[in-house]
Formats: sequence, C-alpha cells, structure tokens
Amino acid sequence: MHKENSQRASVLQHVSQNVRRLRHAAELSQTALAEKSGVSRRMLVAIEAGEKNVSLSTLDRVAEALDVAFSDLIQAPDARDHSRINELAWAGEIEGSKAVLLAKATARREVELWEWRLEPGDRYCPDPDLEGWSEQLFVFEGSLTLVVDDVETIIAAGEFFMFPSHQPHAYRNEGPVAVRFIRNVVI
Amino acid sequence: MHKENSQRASVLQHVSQNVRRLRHAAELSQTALAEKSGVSRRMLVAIEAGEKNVSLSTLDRVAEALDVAFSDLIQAPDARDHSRINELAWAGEIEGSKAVLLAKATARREVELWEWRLEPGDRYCPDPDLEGWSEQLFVFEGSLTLVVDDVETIIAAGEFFMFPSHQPHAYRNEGPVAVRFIRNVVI
DNA sequence: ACCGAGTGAGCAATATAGTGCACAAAGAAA
DNA sequence: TTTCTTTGTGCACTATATTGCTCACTCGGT
Repeated sequence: MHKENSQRASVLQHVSQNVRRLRHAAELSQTALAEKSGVSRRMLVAIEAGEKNVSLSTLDRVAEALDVAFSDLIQAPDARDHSRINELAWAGEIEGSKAVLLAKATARREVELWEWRLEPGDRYCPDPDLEGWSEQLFVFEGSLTLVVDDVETIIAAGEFFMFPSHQPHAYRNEGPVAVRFIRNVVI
Repeated sequence: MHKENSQRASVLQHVSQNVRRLRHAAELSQTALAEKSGVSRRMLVAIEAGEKNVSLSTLDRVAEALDVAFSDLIQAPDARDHSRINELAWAGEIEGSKAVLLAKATARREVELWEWRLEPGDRYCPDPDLEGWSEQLFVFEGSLTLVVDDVETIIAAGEFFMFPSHQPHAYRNEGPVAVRFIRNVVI
C-alpha cells in the first residue's frame, strides 16, 4: 500500500545511472544487453528508469554481461572526486603537537603505501597508470622534482602533493641530498 | 521452473556471511535487527541462509540498520585481509635509491592521509573506529609509542606499522624529541 | 515521404520476494 | 526441572519482481 514508486534508497538511483552509462560504454543496445544477460529488455528499461527494485541475482547477471564488477553497479557515480584538503584537524596539549589531514580520497579498490628514497641525480619513470588511479606524495627529507604531463613541480621537505597518475609522470631528484618521501597509490 | 535454490551468484554468498558477521559485530539479535530495519525476521533468516534473492531496497534497509555502507554487504568477506609487505620493489641506478612497498590494502570506500606531529609527553586517544577500518603508520622523525588493545609498540623513525583500528588505541610520544609520522586511514 | 533501430510504456500472466504466524530445537540462567 | 532468548523451519498469504507481448514515439538515413 506504500512505496508509491518513491524508492528513496540511494542505491537504486546509482544503479539506474550506472547501468545506462556502462551499457553505452560497452556499445550495447537494450535489446543486445537483454540477450547477453538473460534479463528481459522490459526489466532493463525499468532498471534504467529506476522504477523497479532489482534483486541481487538479476543485477549480477547484468554486471556479468557488462563485464564489470557487481560493486561497479552500485557505486555512487560521483565517487571519483579526490579532494586535497590540508586542514588542521587536531592540536595537542603541548604547543607544536598537531594532526593535519592531507587528503581524503574515495577509494574503490586498492591502496598501496610506499616509502621511497632517491639519491641525487637519480630518477624513476613509471608507465602511466590506468584511468582512475591517483598518487599522493609526502616528502619528509630532501626535495623531489615531479614531472606530470611535461609540467615540473618541486616538492620540498614537509610538503604534500596529489595528482591523477594516468598521465605520464616521473620522479627526479635534482637536489644535493637524497630525497625521501611517502607515496600513496590509490584507486 | 529452474533455480532450484542454486543461487550461483557469488554476491549472494557474500551477503549472507556479511550480514551475519556485521549483525554480530553490532550485537544485535535477528529480532532486534528486524525491528530496527523494518525487514521481517523471517526474511533475515532467509538472507543469512542465502536462500532468498534479496532486492536492493530491502538490503539497503538492512545496511542502514547495521550502520554500514551498502557495498559492505556485498563485498567478498576475504577482501579484508591487509597485508604488510615491506619488500624492495625498485632500486635506482645510484646506490641508495630505492622504493619499498610498505603495505597494500583492499580499500572499499575511503582513504585519509594524515601528517602528524606529537611533542614529547603529548598523546592522542581517539575513539575506536568502526569494524573494517585500519591504519598505516610511518614514522620519519622521532619515536612513537602506539598502544593497541593495551599492548604497547614503539615505532622508531623509518619504521612502519599497520593495525585494525576498531580496537581501542592511542598515540603517545615518550621520547625526548617531537615525533612526526604519516598516518594512512583506510577502509 | 518511408523505413528501421533504439527506446519508453501499458497490460496480463507467472515466479518469487517478503510477511506473519506457529512451532521446534538448543543454550543459558533461574 | 522451568523459563527465557535466540535461532531455524514450514506454511499460507500478499506484494511485487520479471517476463513476453503489444503499441507508440523519436531519430537518422534513403
């Protein structure tokens, strides 16, 4: 007697947008996806309109046909924004004690924490990561020269930097002493 | 005519385990969760047994009552293993240049990167995080005393440590100089 | 104009998710 | 023992997800 097609659950909103977006990305028509997934086209229309309350197994068949993970269908589409913050979040009783939130990222799968050390003159030129990855750097000793998309940035000791790593990038130490930094790789 | 209670979709397997685990973590009985979520106890039994094909909105009501994200209910339960690695992954052309992979975590939602500084004698005692959170610490100056579940661990400069942060924990600086460290909070 | 592909929507039939009740088994505390 | 709590299960009923059909609409191409 209730419900009235309200569907306040935000998950359903996301699903409808995600299915449509990913179906277009796969260049499939509703009919084609219906055949490939075994879910009726009528149901796909309802899903993309957000007017039905899909069951897990049905949505899982759609995910398989789209060749994506189940969780990709329920994630908030705007979950790709990474924010650089740098705000003072806590100060201790003793002058000088403090905690600074450098960054908050909405990760979807993995986090890798690295400790790096580059001697003067040395460099590292990785292959660009896939779309969606980003890196967070915090230098605590020496000075790091970061090249992202042909743009040079010098990060000094105590400084923080964050960038999407799907574009070509490189680390160089052009200073007189070894540079040591933390590298946080996130998706 | 088909289906025969097979439910091959792996998502359903995960859901049943996750709901039960998280319900116990919240110290709720099936009856209590049924009242709080609005989902009938009969249905909760079926979900935890994996013998029904839950709809998104129903599962979302369960997620809200459990105070967890929807995606927490569909993740593979073994996705919670955080590995401490500490392996040399790259060595530069110049002696001393190196990259060490400190840890790799399978994040589900968020990553927070913090820079901390604690003066001698100061301390920080946060409320325990929710089940699933973990923290990664890298000290680059001074020495940090970490207390997790009444167990003290001293982390010296250059050292790395990782622990699940749903248990009570505290940071203290018992050394003679200020301690500075990177704190990576992950779920 | 016509035509075909892609899409949205209405409807009747069916499969099944979801509810409420009643009962049984197990464990813990009196 | 008795009592209470928690959990699993069978059953009948209701609500709704899902299907296959239909028709209508839009947009390009010819």
